Order: sequence, then structure tokens, then C-alpha cells
Amino acid sequence: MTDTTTRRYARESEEQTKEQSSESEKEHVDCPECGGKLTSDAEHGETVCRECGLVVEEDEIDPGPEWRAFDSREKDKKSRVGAPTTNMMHDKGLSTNIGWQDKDAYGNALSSRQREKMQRLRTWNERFRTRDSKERNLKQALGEIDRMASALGLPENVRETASVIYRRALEDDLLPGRSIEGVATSALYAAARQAGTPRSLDELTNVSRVEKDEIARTYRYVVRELELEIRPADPESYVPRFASDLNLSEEVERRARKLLQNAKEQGVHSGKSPVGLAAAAVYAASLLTNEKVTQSEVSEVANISEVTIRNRYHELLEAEEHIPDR
DNA sequence: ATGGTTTTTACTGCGTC
DNA sequence: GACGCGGTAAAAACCAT
Repeated sequence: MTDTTTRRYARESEEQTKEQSSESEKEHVDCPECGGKLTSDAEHGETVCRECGLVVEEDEIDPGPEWRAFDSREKDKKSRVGAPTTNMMHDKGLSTNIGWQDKDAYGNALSSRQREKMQRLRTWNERFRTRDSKERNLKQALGEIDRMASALGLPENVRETASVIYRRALEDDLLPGRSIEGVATSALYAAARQAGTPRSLDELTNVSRVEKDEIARTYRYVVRELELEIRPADPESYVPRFASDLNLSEEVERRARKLLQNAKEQGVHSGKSPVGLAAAAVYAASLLTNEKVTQSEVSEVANISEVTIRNRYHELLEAEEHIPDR
């Protein structure tokens, strides 16, 4: 019963994210809602409370580079001249759009002759824009990704990542023989995991038009072909969602995290389903903090059987005893 | 396909409100 | 008596080979 043959949810290699300790904020204001620490995130233009998730400021001005990128190291950082490009539109938002109003640049109405001309231009422009099959393919896939991401409450950056993954899959000719839907779903699944906001295969299946098996199969294929590096989901990343679904306090959440970290250090969890671990931790934490929730409630939101919760949470508590330290 | 794991299903017994 | 919980055995699902 050691971990010799349990590779299913392989251990994470080393510390996967020690960012907890090295959080360097410049802001030192406290959250108006709960008094927690604020973290500003220039990339997404938000200032968020780490404790309660309150978004304090949105649409801040990006302090990133503008003109001065003489250095070739900066080649990746796009200067902010021109409209931002986005991977979420099939042509990265760079295509021409011809306005629908029949007005010239001064707002004057066009002559009938010119109106006809414009109509023809619009037609052709549209044809070029979605010219070949790949473009049309992308258009559809990105629409799907967007739809599913919304349904699952996944943030924008995940959609972006998913879009990028899909794009790569398309470029590497991974599509033939596979459904657009399937690959799109897989891309989203992969993106969500990479971003540390995983959604289970079941959840994906609920919003996708594709069967679970196909998603899983396609996912594996895409990951292998694209050599995406995706580590097993960290149980902790499920905790906040479960906790909030169950209306549990942050105290419980913290406790659950601790349990998981403890277990991690002892390698108790290896080959076990991360979701199951997370669910068990939440349950155990709710007991320890006298904010009781029932096993069936947890199993409900986590989509995990009660039996599994029982087994896991025994293990968690046991691990806690072996190293009662800390 | 197979074998070794984990998870789920189904069922049973116990204590409490 | 319903409910929450614990445990067990057998079936199903899963993954690597």
C-alpha cells in the first residue's frame, strides 16, 4: 500500500508553488470589507483582497512598458501602442470592420451609389475575414470556450490561455479526426488547471456538448502532443470553492488548508484524488471549528462519495496526530 | 487485455434528536 | 422514525503496462 504503483495522481514534483511566503505587495492598505491584505495585480488591472476576494479597484492604468523597449529582452512585452490584441477573438481583434452606418467620416449620408459600393465591400471583407477553414474553425471554438468558461465562472485569463492552447492545437494539425467541441473543451480544462483554478472533468462535461470520455481522451492527446506541463491539481485549490459553496467561514478554509499541507508533508496523499482530499479537508475542518456541515452536503458540492470523504478525512486527522507539531 | 489501485454503490448497525 | 455517521464487501472506474 505504498506509493509504488499509485501514479494516478502523481505527486507534485517538489514544491509547486511556494508563493505563499514570498508575497511582495506594494500596497499596504487594508480591505474595507474584512480588513485583510490587499494585493494589486497590474496584469489584470485589479486590486483584490486576498481574504475575501473583494475587488477594490478595477481598470487601473497598466504601468507597463509603453515606448521604451529598446532592449531585445523586452521583445515579449508588447508596447501598449494601438488597440490591445486578444487571443479571444479568432483574428486577435485585428481585422477590419466596416461600419454599418452608411455615413462617411464626417457623418454625412452616403449617396446610393456609394452605399452599394460599401455593401459590396462589407461582403468581401467578411469573406476574407473568415476565409479558410481554420479561421472558421477558430471562430466557433473560441465561441464555445467563452460560453463554457462563463458557465463555469472561470476568469478571463483562463479563457485566454484556453484560446492559446486551442490555437496551438490547430496549428499543429491536431484537429483532424477530433471534434472542435472536444478539443475546445480540453483546452479549457487544461487552461483551468494550469491557472490553478481547476474544474473537474464532471463539471466540464456538464457544460460541454461532448461526452466525458471524449473529453478525457482528447485532453490526454492534446497535452501529450503539445507537451503542456500540467501537474496534478493541488487539493488546496478546490478548498475555497467548496468552502464558499457551503457558506463556511474563512477560519474553516484556513484550517482545511493546514490539514492538507500537513498531509502533504507526510506524503499521505499520493495517488488519491485531489478533489476527495479537498472535500475531506473541508469536512474535517468544519468539525474542528464547530461549524458543522454534513458529509452528504460536502459530497454534494464536491461530487465525491461520502465514503471517500470518510476515508480521506480519517487519514487527514491521523496525519495531524503523527506530527502534532506546528 | 491485464493487474493493481482507488472510488462508488449498496447495505447494515448504532446513537441521537 | 429520520438523520448523521461509520464500516464493509463487492462492483466499477481508472491508469500503466
